[in-house]
Amino acid sequence: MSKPTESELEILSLLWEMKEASVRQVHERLAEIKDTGYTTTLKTMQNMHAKGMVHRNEEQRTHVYRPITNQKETQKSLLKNLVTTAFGGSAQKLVLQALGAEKPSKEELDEIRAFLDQLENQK
Amino acid sequence: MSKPTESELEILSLLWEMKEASVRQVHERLAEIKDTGYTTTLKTMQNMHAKGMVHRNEEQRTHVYRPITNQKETQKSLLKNLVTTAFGGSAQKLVLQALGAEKPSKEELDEIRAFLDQLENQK
DNA sequence: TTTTTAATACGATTATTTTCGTAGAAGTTT
DNA sequence: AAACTTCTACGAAAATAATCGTATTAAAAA
Repeated sequence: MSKPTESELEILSLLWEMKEASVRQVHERLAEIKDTGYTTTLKTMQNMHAKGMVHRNEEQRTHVYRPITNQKETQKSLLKNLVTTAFGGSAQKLVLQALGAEKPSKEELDEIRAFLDQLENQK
Repeated sequence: MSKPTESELEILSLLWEMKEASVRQVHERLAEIKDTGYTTTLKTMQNMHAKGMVHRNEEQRTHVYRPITNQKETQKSLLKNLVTTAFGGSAQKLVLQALGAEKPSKEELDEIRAFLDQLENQK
C-alpha cells in the first residue's frame, strides 16, 4: 500500500476516528483545523478511493466513506519511516524524545511501564 | 524554521550523524540507500543552504556543509506532526506502537524505565 | 412544478518537490 | 600544456500534490 500524502493522512486519520463519514462530515471536521474548500476535500477523498485507501458506499446519493488502509499498519510504516529518516534508525531515541516532549500523566506512565514489563516477559 | 521535505530530511539526518561533509561524502552515503544522481544531491543541498538549513564553508573548492537546523527541535516538530495527523493527538499511542514494533533490548527497556521515573519525579 | 440547495465528477491550474543535463571553473594527471 | 577529472551553478523538465471552478445531477423546499 502506497504511503498516504499529508492531506490524505489528515483525512484518513479523521476516518479512523469517525469509522465512516460523508465528504461533508469529514470536511466539517477538517475545516476546524484547516482552511480548505469543500471540493478540495471531495477531490482528495475521490483520489483516496481511486487508490484503494478507502471504501465508498454509493447506495445513497451522499456517498459514505470508510477507511480500508489499516490504522496500525499505516502508523507502523510511518513510524518506521520517521525513525530511519529523522532518528538515525533508533526507535529508542524516538520514544525518549516523544516522552520528553509530551509529559505524560502518571496513569500513562504506568501504562507504559506495564507495557515494558510485558515486552520483557515475552522474550 | 520550515519543515524539511522528505529528501532534505534524508540528507539532514546524514549530516547530523556526520557532523560535517562535502556533497560527495553525503552522496556516497545516500547512494547506499537510494538510487540517485550526484547533481540531484548537490542541488538538494544547495536548496537547503538557500533555505538556511545548513551552513556551508566555501573556503575550499569542495564546499563543506554543516547542519544548522537543530536535530532535537526538528525531531520534536516532526513527531508532533505525526502524533496529530496519524495518532489522533495521542503521543501515548505513538510510544506504545513504536515500542511494540521495534522490540527493544533489555538495556533499552531499562533505560526507558529510568527515563519514566525521572519524568515522574520532575513533577 | 419551479426554484433552491446539496451532492458528485472531472478537468485544469497552481504549487511544490525531485531530478537531471549542461556549462564552465578549478584541480590533477600525463 | 593538453587532456582528464571533479567540482559548483543553474535552469528547466518531470513528477507529485493540492486547490478550485464549472457542469451536471439529485433531492428538498417553496
